[in-house]
This record gives sequence, structure tokens and C-alpha cells, in this order.
Amino acid sequence: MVLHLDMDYFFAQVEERENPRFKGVPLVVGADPKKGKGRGVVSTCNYEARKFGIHSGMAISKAYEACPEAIYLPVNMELYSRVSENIFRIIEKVSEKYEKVSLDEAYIDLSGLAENYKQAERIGCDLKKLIFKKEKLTCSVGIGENKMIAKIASEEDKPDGLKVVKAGDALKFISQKSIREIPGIGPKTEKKLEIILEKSGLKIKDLRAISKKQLVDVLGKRGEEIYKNVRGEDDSEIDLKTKTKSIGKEITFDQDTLDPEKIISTFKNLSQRVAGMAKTEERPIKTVVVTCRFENFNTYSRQVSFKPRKPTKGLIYKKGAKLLLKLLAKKLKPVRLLGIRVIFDESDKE
DNA sequence: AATTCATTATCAC
DNA sequence: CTAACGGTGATAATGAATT
Repeated sequence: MVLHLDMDYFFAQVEERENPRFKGVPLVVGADPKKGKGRGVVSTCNYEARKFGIHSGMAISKAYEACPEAIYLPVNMELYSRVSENIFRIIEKVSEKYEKVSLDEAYIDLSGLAENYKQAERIGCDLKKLIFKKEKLTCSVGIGENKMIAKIASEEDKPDGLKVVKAGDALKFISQKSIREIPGIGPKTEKKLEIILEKSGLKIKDLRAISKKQLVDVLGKRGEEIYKNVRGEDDSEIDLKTKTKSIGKEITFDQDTLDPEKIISTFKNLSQRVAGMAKTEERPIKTVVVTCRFENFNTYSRQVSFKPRKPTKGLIYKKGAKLLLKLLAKKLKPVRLLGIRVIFDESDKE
């Protein structure tokens, strides 16, 4: 049995807690809609803002159009990280066997902890109470036989929800849900499936009409998983503490630029920060990846691998600058975004 | 033939 | 009028380069 925990509108809820005058009015956490013409997106917003049609991932300029009177706050990641750590400390009191999906989301393995659904529900309820008592934040919990069911269940009664889906009810529970609720089906996959079935607004049960072969044909390896998923099955394991595989930084300019000074100084800055973060991992890196997005949104990456070496600022910048120059020499247009990432050496396995 | 490398696509939060 | 659209990290597909 699996428990999925999802903090409700996390960043915005934390801001409400820190500053109660944000409660009850539309609140959007993301970029400043006025600064730099508002090129960012909405990170999270509270439910009052959602009434205006605002949601995560929406362009901040569009959100501003929908609700200029909302309060717009910048992302205060340091604050949310601290709160997140507190929450995970609470989760650890329930079980060490958990998978951290993000700052505000986790799967907990209930095998060995709960013999039946009643006990599982008790654990979920206690966890919610504990988090609220310690952190004054609400969350939603879903419980099911596998990760997918638990995840879809946690959405069911949000916010402040607690939903248990018994094994026998799982198939029925997911049948009428949008196929987008299946983890791994995004906009592109949805479109492909709509073409196969010549129908939009697909429900999970609709996908049961597609053969395994056709799914694999169209979706590749993921088709195999999706074939099982739409039948309520999910083999994916709870992934305990895995090592970071890569670290990167990227930045979108306030305005697209061709200014070499600006490009270089920005790139230097990114490199330095990546080096700083990579060093704390105390592991060698073996690849540097540079990303560049131009004004037309075309995005390119260039990478180079080498003998695993310590992630020094000089190494990362040198390798990266060479790649960047090579790229810019070919495709010179005003630059929208620059990024650099390092990939750690993985040769040391378990 | 098998493995690694490079690049792009897709996804999640 | 339409498009607008971050930052971080993971995985897969595909084809080329190496071993």
C-alpha cells in the first residue's frame, strides 16, 4: 500500500501563513508582472486566484490580465525549502521508506505499517494532523495499492483531503478521470492518443480500447506502462534517496540580448554558481551541458564529456564557454535564455 | 555487437 | 489578433562515434 502526500498550493500557502493579510484575497507566487514585462510563469496561486482562471505554469502576463488586483509575490525558495525540510522531518517520523518527489510531495511505503485500509487511513489522518499542528499548513493525502492510484486519490478531495481507494475500487475510480491524470501523459502524449481514437477529452477508460502493441508503436517504451496504468496497475517502485545526477542553472534575460558582454558575464555567473553547488556534492563530474534559447524560442544544447574531474569553476566555465561560442557562431540570434549544467560521474554504482 | 556520447523531446513540479 | 511561457532535474528516442 502506498500513501501520496501533496501539500496544498504549497508556496502560496506558506506565504499566507507568514503573512495572514494574504489570506482570502487572490495571491500569486511567481514573477513580478511589471518587471521586465513579466516573462515568468505562475509557480503557485491560492484558491481565490484560481477563481480567476489562474493556475500553475500560466504565463504571468496572462495571469495579470485575468486578475491585475491580485497580490504578486516573488518566489522565496529559501523559505519554502526550510518549511519543506520541517515537513519531511515529520514524514520521517511515520516512515523512512519514502520517495521525495519535490519540495511539497512524497510517496510513503505503507507495507509493514498498515495491515488494512482502516489502519492506512489512520496513518494518513494522523500525518495530516501532525503537519498542521507543527507547521500550520494543510495537505492532501491519497492512499492506494500503488503510486499511481495514491497520486490520483490525493487529488480527489483537495484541498485538505484524505481519500482511500481500495484495490477493488481502483479500476472504477480512475475510469472517468482525464488521461492527463496518469503520470507521464503530458500534452504531447495526450495529442497522440487523441489522434488514435479520433476524439478529444479522453478518459482513462477510453484508452483500454487500444492494444498494447499499438500503444508501444506510438508511444515507445512508455506505452507498456500506460497499458497497465489504464487498468489500474503500476509497477513503479518507491524510490528512496537517490543521488543527484546533475546540477544546473539557467536564466531568462529580461530582454533578449545580443550583447557579448552581457552574454559572457551572465554565463560566467551561471558557471560559478553551478560550480559552487557541484562542489558541495564532493563528486567528480564527467559532462558539461550548455543550453541556449533564442528569441524565436528555438532551444539548442551542446555538451562535452571528459575524464571524471573535480567540478572547479575554471573547468566548468572553460568547457562551457567553448560550447557556447561554438553554438553562437552557428546560430547567432538574440538570446533569450542561457543555461549550464554538469552531470556527475555515475561509474560508482551500488 | 555493445557501449558511450551527443542532441532533442517530453514530462513533472 | 494571437500568443503570451521559469527553473530544475529526470528519462527516453535516435543516431553517431567508439571500443
